[in-house]
Amino acid sequence: MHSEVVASRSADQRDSRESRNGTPQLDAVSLAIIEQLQEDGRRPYAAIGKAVGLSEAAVRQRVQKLLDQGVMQIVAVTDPLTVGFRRQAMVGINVEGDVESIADALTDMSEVEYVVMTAGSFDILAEIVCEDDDHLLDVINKRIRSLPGVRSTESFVYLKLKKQTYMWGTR
Amino acid sequence: MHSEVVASRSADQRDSRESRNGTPQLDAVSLAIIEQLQEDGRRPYAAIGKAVGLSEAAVRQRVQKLLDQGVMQIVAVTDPLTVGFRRQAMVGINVEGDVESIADALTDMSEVEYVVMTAGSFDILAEIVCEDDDHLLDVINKRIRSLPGVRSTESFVYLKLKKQTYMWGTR
DNA sequence: TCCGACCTTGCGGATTTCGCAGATTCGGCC
DNA sequence: GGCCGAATCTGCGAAATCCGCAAGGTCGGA
Repeated sequence: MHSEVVASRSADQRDSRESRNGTPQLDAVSLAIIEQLQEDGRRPYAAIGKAVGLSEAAVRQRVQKLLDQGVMQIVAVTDPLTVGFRRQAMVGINVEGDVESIADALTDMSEVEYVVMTAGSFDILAEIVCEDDDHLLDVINKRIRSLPGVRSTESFVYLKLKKQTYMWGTR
Repeated sequence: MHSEVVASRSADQRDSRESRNGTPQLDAVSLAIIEQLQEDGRRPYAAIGKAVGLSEAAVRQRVQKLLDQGVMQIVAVTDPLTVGFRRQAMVGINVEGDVESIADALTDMSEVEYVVMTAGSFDILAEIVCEDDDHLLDVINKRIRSLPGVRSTESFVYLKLKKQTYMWGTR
């Protein structure tokens, strides 16, 4: 799933420097391009180039590279509630044994929208998006708690989503 | 000539009406358009039209309306860690008194990326995005814990982001 | 000095976007 | 049923954008 970084990377690709975890290092210009696309994901390359001081072709290449590397993706985001998913919850999970393998198992579930390994009284936090209460109950009780290595879970059902931003760097 | 999947438009529901909470009601075609744009936010209108059985112009109008209504937004999303924000945390908060006013105060903080009111042992969950440990410590201890009405907080510092999807409806 | 990575400029052609006018459909109303 | 207004869809040019490609320039590292 994260293989795209190393995938078709024969000789033409050039990440000058990578930090040791494999994530490419971004310069100020790429940052500025990302900011432009965070404001409007369909903004034309020429307009972005004017804003960041690059030619249209250069912007096009950088955007393509950022997408190929998986640094960013350009997508439509919605409020799940308006699209018909009425129940959401954050689930805190405690694990005995290999945390990462549990996290991988959660990642494979389509109802799980967000998985992060944390320090603190939970090992993993996972966000779940479901259509109704039955569906949510099924995912938590049947699918998650039954994973071998899951010691305990605690659920926080969403009552109201107050804020949801995608504008890192724009501040 | 175009007898596609969405053929039978006779009893089709094209209501642009609103359900009682003010959020517009989406029909199957708009759903399909959103799904297309969740896969690729820059997909051309003609390609979307071919996929959902509409003309290019019709797709364009519907997309524009969805954007105007705020049902969806087309943006670039990134992994904050690769964009220079090295410290993230989820903070569970317990409140005495009015929960919503505390949630509003959190919403106004630029470092707070995500705010949701929940049922369970926390009243509010808030995701924080910071540049370093000092910044994170400052936000949690100085800014959040000092809000009048905040009874207690518990922090979960992110170690590794495993999954981040924006594909509701695509399954 | 050579080479690789990257940017720029320029160029056409294919594709896409955009605005608008004319159909078509829907829902309400008599 | 029949009529009307609003919303929606379609078709179609014109303008803008995308996309690949080539030649040349710059910079820094081996």
